[in-house]
Amino acid sequence: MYVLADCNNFYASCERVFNPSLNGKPIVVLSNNDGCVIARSNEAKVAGVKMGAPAFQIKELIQRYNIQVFSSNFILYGDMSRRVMSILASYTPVYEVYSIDECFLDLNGIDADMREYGLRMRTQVRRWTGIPLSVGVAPTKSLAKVANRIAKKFPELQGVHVIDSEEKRIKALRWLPIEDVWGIGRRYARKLRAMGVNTAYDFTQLPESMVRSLMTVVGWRLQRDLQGIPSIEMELPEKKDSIATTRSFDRDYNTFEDLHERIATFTMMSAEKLRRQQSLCRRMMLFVETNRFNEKEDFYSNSVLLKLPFPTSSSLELTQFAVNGLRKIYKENKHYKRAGVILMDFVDANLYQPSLFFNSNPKHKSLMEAIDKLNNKHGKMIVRLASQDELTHKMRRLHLSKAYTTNVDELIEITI
DNA sequence: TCTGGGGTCCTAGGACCC
DNA sequence: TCTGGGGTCCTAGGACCC
Repeated sequence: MYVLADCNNFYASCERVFNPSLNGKPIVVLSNNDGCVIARSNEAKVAGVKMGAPAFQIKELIQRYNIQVFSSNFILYGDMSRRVMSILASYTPVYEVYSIDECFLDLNGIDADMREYGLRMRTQVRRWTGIPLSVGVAPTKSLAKVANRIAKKFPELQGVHVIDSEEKRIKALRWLPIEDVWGIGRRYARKLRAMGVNTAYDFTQLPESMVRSLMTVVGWRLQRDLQGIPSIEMELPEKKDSIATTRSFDRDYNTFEDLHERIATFTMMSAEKLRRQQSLCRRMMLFVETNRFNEKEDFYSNSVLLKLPFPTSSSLELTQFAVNGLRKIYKENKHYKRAGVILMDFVDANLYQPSLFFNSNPKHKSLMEAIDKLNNKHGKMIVRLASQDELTHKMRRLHLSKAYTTNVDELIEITI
């Protein structure tokens, strides 16, 4: 059996843990720059706030329902996530942290009453972290996803649902609309609906050849998985295949110098993650784009893929390459709104054999270690390259909560 | 005025090699 | 000059996830 454990309204729940007066009240959490909604409490969902809605479009709802608004506090959410995951990890040796708020557990070989096991998980996570959890248990990963959805939907289940019979499997799949199936996005849902496939169950009944030709082997695996035959494997890699840092800006950026500074900073942020997983990268991509919603200016977006002459994780070297790349895609007289740096094509730093001719500068290694140490200690970047007027591109975060768990100066205070 | 920031997997087609 | 099968690598693009 597999479990999908999923934190309910995770970001909103994190905010509540440290501010219990928010219980029962509608909450939304906004993306970087307070741009759009990325999390909602149940009350906010009921009030009609849509996922991804731009903040300026829901002003009226916020007023009307007195919705509490938060800027995203990823340092807090990341730390809470690690706490939740480490509790879940104690329930089985084989688990997959699927996202910041979800975890698959492989319970094969574990002899327990599954419902009871799930209830225990939920209670422990709630007690130790304050985060509400839903647990779905089923013979495959995609069915565990379905079970989780049911656990969330029906309060009488107390947050745990187990699919352990054919009757329950079929009942669940008949209940689930096709567009809510894990792995079926908007594109496929529309095509399937047109073919008369309205529920997850209908999908499992389609001829295999049809599924394969429409959705490749990915769809076929999903179909088998939903039929109860485990076909989607647990993924256990810690190391990422690519690392990206991309941001929208708080204002329009015009000059090369402006973009240069942003790209240099994004490169350093990515390089730091790269070093943390002990990889070197062989390629990097960067992109810039103007505001796609601005009707007065033609949308401009361009990217460049750079093959590096040698694998490296040095911020200095990567920044140099990035800036050269930026020269190729920068155009004057544009109002840039977004840019990003993506590192890819990694090799293991410990296994890599330097080449005879072109190599990363070995002196950079200890320099980078020193920088990483300093930055880690303070929880933010205090050592930077090409650092200019940092204040001018601060993120807009008007509703930021505190770093309750990672900064001693912001610990929660209890007055008796 | 104001519209996120990450990721993964698969396929097809072209270049190139033996 | 033309003919052939089989392989790998790379790239772009499309689909999806939270």
